[in-house]
Amino acid sequence: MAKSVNEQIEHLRDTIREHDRRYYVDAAPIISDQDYDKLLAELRDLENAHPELITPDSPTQRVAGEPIEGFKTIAHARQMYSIDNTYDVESLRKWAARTFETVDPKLAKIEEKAEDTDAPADAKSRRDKREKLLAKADEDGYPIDGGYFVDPKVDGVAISLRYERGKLVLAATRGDGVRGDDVTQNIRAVRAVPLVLREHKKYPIPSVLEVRGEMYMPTAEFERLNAAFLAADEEPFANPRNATAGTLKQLDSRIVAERRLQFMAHGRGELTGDPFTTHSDFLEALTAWGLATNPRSKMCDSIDTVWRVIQGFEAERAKLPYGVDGMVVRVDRYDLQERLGYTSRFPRWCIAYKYAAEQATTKLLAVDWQVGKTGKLTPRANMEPVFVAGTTVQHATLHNLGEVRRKDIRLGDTVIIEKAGEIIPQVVRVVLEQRPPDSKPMKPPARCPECGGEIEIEYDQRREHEIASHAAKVDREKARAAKEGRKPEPIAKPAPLSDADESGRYCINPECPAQLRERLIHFAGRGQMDVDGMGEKVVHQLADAGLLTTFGDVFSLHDKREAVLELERMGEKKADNLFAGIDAAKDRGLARVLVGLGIHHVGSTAARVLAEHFGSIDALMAASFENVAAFKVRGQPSGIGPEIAKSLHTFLHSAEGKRVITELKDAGVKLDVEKSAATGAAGFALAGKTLVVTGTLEKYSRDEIEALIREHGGHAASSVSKSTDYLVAGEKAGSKLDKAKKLGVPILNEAEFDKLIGV
DNA sequence: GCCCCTCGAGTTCT
DNA sequence: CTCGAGGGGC
Repeated sequence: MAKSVNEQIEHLRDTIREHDRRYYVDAAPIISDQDYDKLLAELRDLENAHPELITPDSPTQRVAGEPIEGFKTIAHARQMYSIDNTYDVESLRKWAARTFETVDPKLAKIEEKAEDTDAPADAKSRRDKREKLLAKADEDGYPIDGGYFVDPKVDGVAISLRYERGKLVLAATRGDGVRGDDVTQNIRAVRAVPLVLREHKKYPIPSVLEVRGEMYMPTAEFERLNAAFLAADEEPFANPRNATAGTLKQLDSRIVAERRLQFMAHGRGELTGDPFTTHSDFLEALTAWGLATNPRSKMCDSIDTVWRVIQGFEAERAKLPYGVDGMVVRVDRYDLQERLGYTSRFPRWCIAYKYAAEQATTKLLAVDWQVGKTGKLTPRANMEPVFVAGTTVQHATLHNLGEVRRKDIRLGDTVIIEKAGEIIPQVVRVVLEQRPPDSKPMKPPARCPECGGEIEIEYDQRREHEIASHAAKVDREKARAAKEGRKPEPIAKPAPLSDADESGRYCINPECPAQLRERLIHFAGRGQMDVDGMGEKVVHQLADAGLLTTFGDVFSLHDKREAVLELERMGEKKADNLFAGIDAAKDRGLARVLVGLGIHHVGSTAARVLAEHFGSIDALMAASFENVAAFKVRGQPSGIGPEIAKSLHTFLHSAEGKRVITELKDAGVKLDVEKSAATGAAGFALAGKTLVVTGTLEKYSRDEIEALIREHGGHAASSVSKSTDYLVAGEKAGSKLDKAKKLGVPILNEAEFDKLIGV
């Protein structure tokens, strides 16, 4: 008896899943919503009568459990890369040219020969051949084997879905690409995402399948939702993407279930067995398994075809039931993708063409010049508020006077603005027809608007160089002409420097209160001293009250407890939190102190390299300029060149620098390399060893494994050389693996690495 | 001297 | 997110 109920239930579940699939994947439902709801109600009744038969993957169990407290962050098994953008045909073609050069078999053959023989006679013919090939390719639109795969870039939120043995076990947002938020409970409530993959004869379901794709809200659903918000007198969402992101951040998955989010799969993460050879194969399998993919994707044999598809699609966009902000172009063949590899942020085998951003017109009311932590004066436009790409904008940076002059921006002008990458507002140009007749170019401040201090002006380096080298160029030409017995060719004298070449205007008063304030905000900020309870607002208050002028003051605030308590909205509790935050900030270690000091050109990377090499502030101060500029890290260039070295050296040996460091020392701030608590326990299994990591690892992110290497006393280098002791290779390892093999560097997989450090 | 890559710095709004 | 510039490879 129970068995037949069980069968009945299973049958109902399958039916419902099939209808979900038809609705969301095929976009072709075959029953009405009412009938669907009836089926669901029937299933629910049966399950209520037989609760022992309920399984977590039943369609009734999409919303289960209480609202959650917050989202855990989790590491992605494979990094979720973002996609590089272009906005015009030329850069799209450039990308195709680069791709072609890496991938074309004929070119590869020429290269191979080049490696085998060193005969210079051959070199020229090889170069000619190569050039001919490239010219031909350019004409043909860089055709590549397997072709380009093009599909619309849906404007939504990137999500990774992890299926184990066909069951959805984890859904995560992209986050920074390495770790994201666990939104499984919410995604389970989205009917467009199958809880169970559908079996398919041709494609056995892999034991682990990570699918990347886009969660999005169809335009109609967005409008319905906003209408409901407006009716309830609540704030509507600015755009469908915000609505999607907002929905995924709901702590109560019942709300998620009510909003009809959609999903479209377009990429892969971890995948057991790697059973596919092309992207289009993979997508076909996804569809077979019941996941939606974009039906409007196209295969193209050349970049010219790609461009035609892109242009053709622009008009189609408006007709689609969802937002599309561009087109994604991929190399279809996986082996070619592998050969192309990745930069630190993007796959090289993929690029997004973005359609022109939404623009808006508004009026420039005023420009104020803000003082940054480096003393740079930045003109900031104040405009009449205007709604663009989802938010109301009233400010935009004008960067520098050069920008203002080149675009000839004047007060009272009507300006066209858009958002770079849909985020940061920019003034594109002025509508000259609407310029008030009496307008004049604006005057830059002649003194610092905050302290009245003196100003120094910097100009575009290329232009400076052009002007400075003009005389030498003329001389060279004269000499050459004399030698060849001809009249020297006239070389045009470059125009002198003008406002339009100005790249920066700096307040050079070291005591400028605005600068001090900005530097203190930076010093206390995340990534530097990270002083809890000392945000921008509090720094302003403390500085205005005269309690804070130097970095050292931060650490003596304890002694001014009474005065601190005087501040507005500063109670005992908040003050105690602040003091605790200050104490905790003392042992962030040398690297973060260096970043916090705000020395020109010394950011997180340079600071870490310096801290690791020199070990302590004393060693750094004792080092000569040459020492700083030329040291190597395990035989590799340090990335610190003369400019950075000069900047650092100047700071450390200035009166101010010396004073700051003494203050920090006296305050008990840790000024040597931080040794995390783990180090002691971890031991030094890798002491003196240089390791290089390549490919994608399963267990660790790049940062994590590099931190581990350092924790165990090793050095994490970025490229393979003779001095490399081990290469840790993950999936999709590229040229570094080849090089390591060539040089006979021992290659470790992840498990072997774990063993080495004794995990 | 010309690329390519990475880093630093400045930036808006919710 | 994007620009500009430093660093380094060829």
